[in-house]
Amino acid sequence: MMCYHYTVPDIDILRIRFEVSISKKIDFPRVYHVSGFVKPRLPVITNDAPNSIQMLSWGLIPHWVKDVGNATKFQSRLLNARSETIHEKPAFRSLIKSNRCLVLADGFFEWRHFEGRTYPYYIQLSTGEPFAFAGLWNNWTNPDTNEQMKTYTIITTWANPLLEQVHNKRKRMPVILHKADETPWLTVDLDRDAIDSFLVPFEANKMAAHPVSRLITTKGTKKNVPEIVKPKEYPELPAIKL
DNA sequence: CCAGACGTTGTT
DNA sequence: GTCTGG
DNA sequence: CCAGACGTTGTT
DNA sequence: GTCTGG
Repeated sequence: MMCYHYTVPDIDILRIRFEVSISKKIDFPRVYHVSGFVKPRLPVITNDAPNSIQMLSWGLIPHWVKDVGNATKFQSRLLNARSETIHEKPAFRSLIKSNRCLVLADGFFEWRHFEGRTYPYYIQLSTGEPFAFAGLWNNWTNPDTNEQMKTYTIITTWANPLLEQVHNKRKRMPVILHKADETPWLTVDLDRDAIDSFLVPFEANKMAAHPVSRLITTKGTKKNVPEIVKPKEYPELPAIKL
């Protein structure tokens, strides 16, 4: 896949892990689940302000979008950007050179399809540590109000052997950066090959995945609750083997 | 030249 | 089958 | 992505 | 803004 649903640590854990300052105006508790389709504002570190965390709206709006109606359409369609075509697509090719960012998280959700049913999984690093997805950001000006709106998208790549089995329909996964690559990713003057070297699947043996309940796709329930990431046994579901 | 798309999924 | 809402 | 809806009429 | 299709 892709990545349309993820989790975010609380502000104190982010401050320590990413060694950044955070505006006093920004404060939020842990996010146990957020869906990109509601255009949430979430913590991101951009290359033009690498020492601070900002709240950006998930779903990229290219600078040439002319009105709010189209901006909304683009947002829900540009939650992800394919790494394989990111240097060519009009929406991304200029941003990949100059507007890279870290999207702060500590887990994400994907769906496994098995015998006609859908099983949600929660995926983390084996250590449970926070990490950053590789992302692109953009500053869009609403022509009607002149208001600025910063938005971002998460870059995807082909699935590693773990995600091939979990996200078995699409076999894609979000790009997770190694900790040592986070600062280099935000360096402005990277050439194309250097950029591409980051856009690869994270090692499967450093990740863990477990099935969770269908709370995540149940209408009318609160989803930002600890139970949503709790492991759930499905007896009919074969184990994943690496 | 103008008009329209600009994306990821999944599905075929 | 296809669209909308989350 | 998944889940759930998928319509017209008339009336307010 | 920039590219593609007509």
